[in-house]
Amino acid sequence: MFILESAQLDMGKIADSGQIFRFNKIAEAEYELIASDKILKIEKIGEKNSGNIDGKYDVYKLDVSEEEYNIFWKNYFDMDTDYDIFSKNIPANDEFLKAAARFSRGIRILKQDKWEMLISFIISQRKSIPAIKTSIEKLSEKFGEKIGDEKYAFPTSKTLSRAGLSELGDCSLGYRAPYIHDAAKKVESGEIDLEKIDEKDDIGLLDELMKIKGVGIKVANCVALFGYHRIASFPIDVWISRMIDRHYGGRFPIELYEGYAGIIQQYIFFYGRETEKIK
DNA sequence: ACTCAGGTATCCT
DNA sequence: AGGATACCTGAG
Repeated sequence: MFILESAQLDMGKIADSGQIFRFNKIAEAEYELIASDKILKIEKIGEKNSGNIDGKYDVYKLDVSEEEYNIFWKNYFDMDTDYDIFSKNIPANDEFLKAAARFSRGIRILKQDKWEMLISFIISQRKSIPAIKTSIEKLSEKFGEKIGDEKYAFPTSKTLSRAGLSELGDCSLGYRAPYIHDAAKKVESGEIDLEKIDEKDDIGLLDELMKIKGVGIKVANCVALFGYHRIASFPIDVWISRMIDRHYGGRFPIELYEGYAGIIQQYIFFYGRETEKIK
């Protein structure tokens, strides 16, 4: 049992921010998150006033000990980083981005598992987020280790490398099944070492990731951002490109946010999608 | 029934 | 280099 609260932490927003696919609201004030082979239950147990115009923030109860929090989840949620500084370079006249950053306050870039990110974002291409989640759940149920009541870990590269294409086909992967197969074999054989390539710079890392079939520039950037915490990575998907067209005349001034453009990307993505939903 | 989805590989020019 | 096209299948 560990109590976690910060004006810069909003579990609901993180769950819907598109960076993670196994983080769901399961009841009114309850969330469940599966990361690799760990299950985390989160309950919102209260609210506090932040003392400024941003209003309230939530207080959460995590079903782990303080020790478990300190050795894993603290880093996972990137709790040692001050996220407010990322909004400081937004020009005063960029009303859109100011609104996006305000709206997105509480989102953090999670430090997720490299392998899980690789497979998840290969699956993500040309799929809606609900469809991505369905595929990942099927894949986990079929190939992942049972880690709780009806709960399954994300499958390991070893298990997936041994899975046949027809078995993979049961997971609604479509034409992505061979991609997953290829990725699993490359990782398991050591042809791609997901840890080793972390030594490379951002461009070098993208190059390595794109050696995997089904991994293009967008997926590679997502894996870099969410699996390697390369917060300078700026994945451009249909949403981002739509927002850039609409609000920046087709060119986003990424140079203003050197070193952390990925955080800004999250704000634009989340704000863009959430406001579009309301329409 | 029908369109579209957090793209990528492949085949052109 | 840059543009056009096919691609599995679920969700709305």
